[in-house]
Amino acid sequence: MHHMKKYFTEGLIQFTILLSLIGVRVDVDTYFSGYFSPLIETDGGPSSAFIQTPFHHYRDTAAGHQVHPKCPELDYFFTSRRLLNEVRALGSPARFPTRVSAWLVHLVPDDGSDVSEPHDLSGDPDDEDVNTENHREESDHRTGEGFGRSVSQDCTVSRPCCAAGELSKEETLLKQENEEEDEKDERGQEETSPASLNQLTQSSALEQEDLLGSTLPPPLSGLELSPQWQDFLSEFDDFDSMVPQRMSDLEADLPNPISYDVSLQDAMVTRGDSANCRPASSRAPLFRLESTNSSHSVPPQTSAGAIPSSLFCLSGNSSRNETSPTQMGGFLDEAVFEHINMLDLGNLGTIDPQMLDGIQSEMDTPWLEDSDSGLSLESSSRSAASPSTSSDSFCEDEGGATGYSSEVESLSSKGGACAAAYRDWSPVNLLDNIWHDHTYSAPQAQNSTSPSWITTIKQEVMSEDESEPEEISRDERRVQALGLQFSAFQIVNMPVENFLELLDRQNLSGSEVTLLRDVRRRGKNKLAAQNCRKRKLDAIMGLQGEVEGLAVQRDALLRQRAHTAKALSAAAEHFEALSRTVLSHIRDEYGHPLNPENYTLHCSANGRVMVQPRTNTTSRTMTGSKTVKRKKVKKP
DNA sequence: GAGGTCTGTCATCGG
DNA sequence: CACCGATGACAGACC
Repeated sequence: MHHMKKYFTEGLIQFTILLSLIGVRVDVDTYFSGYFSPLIETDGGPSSAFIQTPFHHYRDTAAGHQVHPKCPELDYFFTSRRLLNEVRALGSPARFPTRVSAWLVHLVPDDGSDVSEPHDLSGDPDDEDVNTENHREESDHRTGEGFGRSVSQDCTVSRPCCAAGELSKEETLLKQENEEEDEKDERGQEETSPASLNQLTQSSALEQEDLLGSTLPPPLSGLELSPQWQDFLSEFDDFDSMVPQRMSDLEADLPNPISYDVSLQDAMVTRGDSANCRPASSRAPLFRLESTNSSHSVPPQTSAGAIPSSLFCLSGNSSRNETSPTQMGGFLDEAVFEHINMLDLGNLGTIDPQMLDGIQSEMDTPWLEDSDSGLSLESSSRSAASPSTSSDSFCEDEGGATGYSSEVESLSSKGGACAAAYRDWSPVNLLDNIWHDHTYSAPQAQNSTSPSWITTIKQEVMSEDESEPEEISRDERRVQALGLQFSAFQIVNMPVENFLELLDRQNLSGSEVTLLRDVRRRGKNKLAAQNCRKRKLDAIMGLQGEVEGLAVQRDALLRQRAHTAKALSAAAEHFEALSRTVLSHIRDEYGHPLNPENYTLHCSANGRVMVQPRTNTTSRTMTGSKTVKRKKVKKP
């Protein structure tokens, strides 16, 4: 029996090996765990979602409990999850939708395997690391191509907020997790993608080859080709000089994409309007543009309020990363700037603080409510310890306040006259003056004779704040000492005509008049200071958004540049192939076929196609073909 | 106690 | 010229 068991086990092992050879994966652990069948289709490697995703864990979640391992919607399920993760990784929505031309998308070869993946077919184990690197890089390109295709569908796309160079570990893991699914999607989309340049050139090559093979006239003095062929060649006349440069730039720039730590959000002062700001944890990836070769390690979160010194110094980062300036110069070349100019960035400097102020004021009223009491609604914790509130003297701690002395205390009996003098002042006007400025706090209703609307305002503020009874500010105390009916808030917000009338009709001394003027001036200036600081914050937020948008656009431009370089490279190779095909049909004056290694085609400005001998340099890169001395070849 | 932050206040400028 | 808003600078309170 034991012998039979041994044979049975060995047979199972062999059977398992056979199954693995034909592409069926045997998951024994899963079988023992009893979740589902151990046989899983691998379909050419670890492309299955079962392998790449912790399905056992995910199945127990609320989102995955309905998914059966053999459910046909499983791919859709994991695709949805992948898309959800990508959307989450994007961060905040892009502020600047990038408009990309569809022709560029069509120009991008989808597979590019015939151009840049010869090493994949070599199977050289020494190149395994290189292949892995290239595979990841191409994976990124493909991701960008997928994005490009989505662009081609609607021409206007909100760029994802995955900033360039933020290929963080999370994103890398996510990409590795979904790499196979992306490739699967790529294959599916390639079938339905529009004709790429690759296909276009191939079809053109076949067409031209047939054309040349059948009706090519003898090139006696200058090769005469069909207009189509000449047009095609004229398109790639300068590719030979462009492609190596582009590719060299690409190779030099892409591995070190971004090295600038932009953390404007961290510069924001965390206060009442912090609700509008995203958490630092969520926004960190957007601005943590780390270079892969950067030795400068930045703490994950800088302290709030501390603007990094490198914030606006894009070119001043050389002390931290010496390669950065050149990289920036390489990235933001003229073409990039031209593209940026086309992307509606002209209004960067036209941020409307009033607009931001208006939008912001609807959401962040708390920061207005925690100001001083009376005029300023000062916070209770602060006011409790404030010396100004702990002292009864008006002269203490004046801090430069002018025109006030303690003698105003003796004038409190004049309040009745003041109130009588200002019965003609309509509270409606005061109400208008109050609510036109939403940044000012409600008054402290000092007098029992205050209008009911003032009490209502105070009660609203108190109910919203649920704060302790507010301390009276110094100016409020001074106004109370004068015995005026109106509070400091009213004095500050009343029209200037009424205020002047108040000063005139009262028998106030010079010091009292000065006091009231100072109270009014300080109150207004306090509001102005609050507005000013709020505008500063809004401006910083606006700049942060601009930086975010620029980072996103920069990422898009880099991707487009990479795609364009690949297209150029592919076109150059196709041009080379076509040239060889054409040259193979041409005979020299002795009737011998031309050696494609020694000759090349050159498209002149007048549309004529010339056969020129290659030089040593042009035999490989085709550069310098314009400088080659022309040699007319006669067809036999 | 030092440093950062917040807020009020003053001085100044321009509309 | 007075008034007012904006803003830099400073100081005090608070954490």
